[in-house]
Amino acid sequence: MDAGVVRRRNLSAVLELVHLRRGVTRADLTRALGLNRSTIGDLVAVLAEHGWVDERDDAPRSGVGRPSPRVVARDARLVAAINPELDVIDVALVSLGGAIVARRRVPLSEPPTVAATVEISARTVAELAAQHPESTVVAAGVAVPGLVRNEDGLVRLAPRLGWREEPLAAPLAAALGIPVAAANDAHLGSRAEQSFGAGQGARTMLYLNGGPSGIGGGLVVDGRPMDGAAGYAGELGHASVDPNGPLCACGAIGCLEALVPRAALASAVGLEHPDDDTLESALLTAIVAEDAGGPVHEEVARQLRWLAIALRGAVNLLNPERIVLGGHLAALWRAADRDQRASLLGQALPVNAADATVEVAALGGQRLLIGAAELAWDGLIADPLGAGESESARVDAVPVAP
Amino acid sequence: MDAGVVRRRNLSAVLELVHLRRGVTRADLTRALGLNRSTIGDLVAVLAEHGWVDERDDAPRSGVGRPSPRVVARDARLVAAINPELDVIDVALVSLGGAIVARRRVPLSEPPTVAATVEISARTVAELAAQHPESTVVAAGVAVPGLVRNEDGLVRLAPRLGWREEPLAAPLAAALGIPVAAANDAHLGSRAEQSFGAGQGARTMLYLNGGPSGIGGGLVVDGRPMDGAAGYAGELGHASVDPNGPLCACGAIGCLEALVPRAALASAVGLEHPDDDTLESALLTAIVAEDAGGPVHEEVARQLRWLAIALRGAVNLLNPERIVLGGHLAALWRAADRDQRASLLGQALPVNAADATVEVAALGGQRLLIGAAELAWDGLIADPLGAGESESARVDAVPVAP
DNA sequence: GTGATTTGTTGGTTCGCACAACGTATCATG
DNA sequence: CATGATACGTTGTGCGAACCAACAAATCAC
Repeated sequence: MDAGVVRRRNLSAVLELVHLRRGVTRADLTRALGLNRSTIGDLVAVLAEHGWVDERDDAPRSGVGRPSPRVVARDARLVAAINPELDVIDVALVSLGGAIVARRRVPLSEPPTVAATVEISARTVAELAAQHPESTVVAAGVAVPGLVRNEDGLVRLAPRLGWREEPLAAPLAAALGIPVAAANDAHLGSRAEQSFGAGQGARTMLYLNGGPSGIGGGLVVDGRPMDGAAGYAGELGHASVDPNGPLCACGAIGCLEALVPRAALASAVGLEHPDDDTLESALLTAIVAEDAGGPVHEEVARQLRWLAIALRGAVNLLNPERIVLGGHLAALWRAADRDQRASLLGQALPVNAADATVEVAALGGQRLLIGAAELAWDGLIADPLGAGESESARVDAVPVAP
Repeated sequence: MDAGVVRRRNLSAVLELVHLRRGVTRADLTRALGLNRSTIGDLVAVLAEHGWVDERDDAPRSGVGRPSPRVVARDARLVAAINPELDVIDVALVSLGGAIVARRRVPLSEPPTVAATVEISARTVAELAAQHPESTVVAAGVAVPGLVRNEDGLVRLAPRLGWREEPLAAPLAAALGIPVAAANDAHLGSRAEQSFGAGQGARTMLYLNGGPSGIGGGLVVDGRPMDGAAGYAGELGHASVDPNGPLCACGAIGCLEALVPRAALASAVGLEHPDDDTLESALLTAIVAEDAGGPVHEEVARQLRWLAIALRGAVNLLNPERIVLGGHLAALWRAADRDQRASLLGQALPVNAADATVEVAALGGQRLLIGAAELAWDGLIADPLGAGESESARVDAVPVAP
């Protein structure tokens, strides 16, 4: 019943630091974990023995004293990250440390069904894995543009793909033969930014992403991703900002995402379906070129006003230490002038706003894949020796009843 | 450096269960903690040795097998709970297990200053303690109607009392000679309901209280109270519900608490400053007596509509498993008919609302004192043998520079 | 009463971390 | 370039704390 709870925790903590910091010296580990040098040596040796890490003597010289070897992840194990979208299925292999070592974007002629997603993902993962014969793909994570039940990775609703109550993690686990976890794409964007991007180090964070299908988000509370009761937390896109506003697709009135649509911003600068970078640079160009008071300025100002109202509620409720904006909300922030930036949190209670800094998401087009990989790594980092009991949030590759 | 981290965690876990469940059998403890019978026996013995618990043979017979002794808190240690208000300072001594063993409400002729609060509290705690010579008062907690910085218990703003940037925990600790922690009253209401009231067992909870000075709240995330970066989380009262609404005292427009004031509900039933019970019974009486469409019905319906808008945002953001309403919001819920109750979460995304149940706060007029006691117990339960380092969220009774 | 069941108790075992002493590699200094 | 200071890795030992197995005790069912 025990199986070394303490040992598991410590091994996990070491491996997590190696993962998040992309390599640390043993001396760093002793300081960060407060364990004895000899204990750290032992823990690292165990992880090395089990194929997780290597030790190298390339540590940057830090001063007097005997140099400490750097502990780095061994790339013998990889995870697969999968992001099905309207016109593409994005697949990658990701190493411990969050580096994408292989990626393939499989174009689609029509929105994929779940069956097609499973089939294409499994094939593509196999192809990418074949290019890396020295490594094993040990788990997979899926970023879904929709609401996903965290318990079993079932897609409750993905309007963009036309999915509804579709099991996803289970069939994919069966097809791949490895554990698979699935979650909402904005949640995973949040996780990626928390681990390797603009959210690093924040103990309380609100991540908000403006995508083509709406505004999604993710929360970090006490340094850990916050999912809510069943996995649907973070949906600030459907907060009310105007009770006299337009009807939203969700059935409610005056939702944030109905009043701050990506499409309106894109069309203001004359684009149809721009990606994040294109939208942002077009917007910045237009803002400079256009006179103050012009239509682009107007649209930016309008969207920022509504965003400020929604953020007021979230900031007052959460008292976050960081707010990370992605997608077209990042573009908005970049396009905003000093006064507009200041007023974004200006409606929140002063004490609540005082603790919060606004940042722009840092990981660009790799964000969702890195986040999906984080999800996949979860169970492995939590129990590196794999001796523990099965993880509840993870669907194992047991044969699934049809 | 170590000092038995594991031991401390386990002792703390045992004591926490004894506290929350107000006594458990040793057999229960083994099941709840997954530790060996002999280990539990040892842990309980250590706690008994240090004066925390007693063992009794009065366990309700539960079936075959040797009966397990009940482990209960010994009342040798008490904490003080303090709640300064406009016209009264409410002081109590609370036992482990959350029972109020002594209470005194000291009436005031005018709103208290911090100095007066410290003086009156210290005197009253001493008087109550004198009535219980067999017990020691080991810590204190203060519930403040305002924003309190959790780091050091400094009151940033308590409009109702006219306090602004006033250190409170530190001078009170100096006066009482014991560690003192302070927090927002709604936070502590939330903690009380979580531990012993309508929030028991919920891993994700939103607590909302409608009081005379506005609408405050508290959050529980992952089974633990959520404070935010500096202690100001939970202020849903200042979420925007109507961008064309009235100006709130906070400076923003259309805040929930400006549109759902307790005073309006009270005056609808012809009362001036009713307490919670009076307001609720008057409201229920009026609802029955009045025709549908009458002014009381109207006010209830109006407030519920605004509340639903604010809850939409919070429920979509948090995906809570439970929502607990206190104060006049509890009265509103009691007065609501079936359709109104259903529509309270009706605007939230169906998946998010599906996980949430609405409950009415259970602890009545003892809530704030019990919550303040929970805060006081925190550090002690976390480290029953007192061997650990100082708790950062707690101000120790060291002399404070003036 | 007798057996089944559940739990407390006791002594021995194991796991895992700390600690101290020592070996080793670098930097600073003359 | 030798020496000391500093920081770190390595090794063997000790100990805290949990587990385990065997036994004793208290209840229920028949």
